Amino acid sequence: MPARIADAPPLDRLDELCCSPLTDAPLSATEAAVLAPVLAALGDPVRLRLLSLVAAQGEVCSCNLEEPLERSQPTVSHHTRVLAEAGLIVGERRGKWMWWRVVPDRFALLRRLLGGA
Amino acid sequence: MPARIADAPPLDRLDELCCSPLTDAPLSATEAAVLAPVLAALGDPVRLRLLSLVAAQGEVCSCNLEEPLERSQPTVSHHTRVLAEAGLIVGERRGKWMWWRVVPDRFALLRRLLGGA
DNA sequence: CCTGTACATTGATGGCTGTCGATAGGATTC
DNA sequence: GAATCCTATCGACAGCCATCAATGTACAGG
Repeated sequence: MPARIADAPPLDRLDELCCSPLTDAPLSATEAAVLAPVLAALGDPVRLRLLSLVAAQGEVCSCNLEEPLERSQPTVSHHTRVLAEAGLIVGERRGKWMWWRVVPDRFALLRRLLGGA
Repeated sequence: MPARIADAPPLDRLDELCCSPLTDAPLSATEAAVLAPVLAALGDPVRLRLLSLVAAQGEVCSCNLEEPLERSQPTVSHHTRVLAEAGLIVGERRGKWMWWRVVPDRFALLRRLLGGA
């Protein structure tokens, strides 16, 4: 019986992670099931570039992502959703536009996981 | 035309990455194509646990991974291969056994990517 | 050389994923 | 309210992936 990503606990629980470095102690299956989707969200080249665009500019509108990413509007919307569900970015609607910015805490969590001092 | 992971440059080129933090400047498509597979390798719960087992123990034999991961031998072999191709672990054959250990440089690279000071 | 052990590879399978066209929702403006 | 613009969702499709049983390969000990 595969431990698919779909079986993972809700991502709302992400904040409850102890998240000590990988090198300290083996991850439990539950911790891994919560963390893996976050890293999987980073495991796509389009999302990496999307994220770097948002991070570098502080705040980016969805409509300004299609062109640099060379992807259709539905595809961009799909990727912003994945990143948002991973807690890596948050969106705020202002009028007709959707503005995205990164969530620095999530990156700090991942750096800690990767053994950052 | 999708920019699939399969289209990414060989992972041998991983060392050539400039890898400035995501927040500094948007990633090029090429940089993203090289980095994404590394993060994708981390985006699986079984591989995360495998990695933490290796990291926490310094060195682990393949035969000591099947039981804690609750996966068959071919599946464990598959995951070690993926992590090794991502440059996150290296294996060394000693007699009949295959010993795995982590590659700290890769983790430092990822921490830097994630905006580590 | 033969046997047993440890690991890698193959083949098959079900599920997941990235992509886009078409369509629907929601906000702004006239 | 109607038209317009931006975004989200749906449906479909092709490719990728995690998994395991079966098989192949390599090594150690008799």
